[in-house]
Amino acid sequence: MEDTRSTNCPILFALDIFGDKWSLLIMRDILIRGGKYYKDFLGAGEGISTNILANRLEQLERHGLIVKQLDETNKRRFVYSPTQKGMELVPALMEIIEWSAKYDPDTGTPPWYIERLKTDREALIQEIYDQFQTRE
Amino acid sequence: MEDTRSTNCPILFALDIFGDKWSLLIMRDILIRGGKYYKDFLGAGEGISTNILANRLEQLERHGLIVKQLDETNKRRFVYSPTQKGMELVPALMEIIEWSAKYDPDTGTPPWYIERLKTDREALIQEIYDQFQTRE
DNA sequence: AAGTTTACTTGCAAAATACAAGTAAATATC
DNA sequence: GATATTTACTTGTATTTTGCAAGTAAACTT
Repeated sequence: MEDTRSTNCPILFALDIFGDKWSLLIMRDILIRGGKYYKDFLGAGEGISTNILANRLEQLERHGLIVKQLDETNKRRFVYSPTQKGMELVPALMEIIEWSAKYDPDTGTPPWYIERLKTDREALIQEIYDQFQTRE
Repeated sequence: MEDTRSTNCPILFALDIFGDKWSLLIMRDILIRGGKYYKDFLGAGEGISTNILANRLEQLERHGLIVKQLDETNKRRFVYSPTQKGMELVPALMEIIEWSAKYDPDTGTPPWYIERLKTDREALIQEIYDQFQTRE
């Protein structure tokens, strides 16, 4: 085995930020499904616990992947949106989607989406970026 | 938020297979560092516990990402190698590496590697594939 | 003014992980 | 040929993380 140092390994760096069962699902909710509010994430389907959700949102914000702002149109809630750093996870998400669509016999991803991933990926990713205005 | 069904979500499918702290690090050891044996993974640097490692190798094999074969040159050990399904995680790993190299101020990834990722990705990935002979 | 929505927090049980020690077969060494 | 070492684990227990249920507080609706 090669004599690679494990400190500063980029895979480890990433996993320390979103390498758990829930963080990447929350990023999926925000980036791909357009989720904005706490209840969106709670109701996303996988059944995350409310305490875990609160903890993960805090971590994601602390790591600069998302920002939390008071919703001025309804001050009971906050709007969660991705930062540039968060948005740039989309290409990785796309690779994961392509892999899963290939190997999940019950995949819900439609063929036209996979086709676009293969032939028109840049535009697809750009369309997702365009939905958000970048914030620090 | 869009009315997407969470069943059959490709991100969830993937996370159910390698969405924990260790599985993707093991795949990194195999795919990128050329690790083959139990002790390679134990000594990879992050300090995985031996019981957890045994459990994850079993899961990865059960999900068809790796195969385990007796090493005929030294029958005390087994050779772990990636399947086609496992190898095809490389593109996702590359996206994660690119993301981490950009956002980790202490990244250990050399600039020439990032440059190659951007300008010559296909060949880089192919070189990794070529190191393994495909097995079911 | 009372009820509802929204985003959490808190307490406790259950599950997963980490740590330390032990086992067994194959190989190397004396 | 006996003894030590390597290799890949298993087992037991403490610690940490997660899951579940209930509760809180501020903003908004009725």
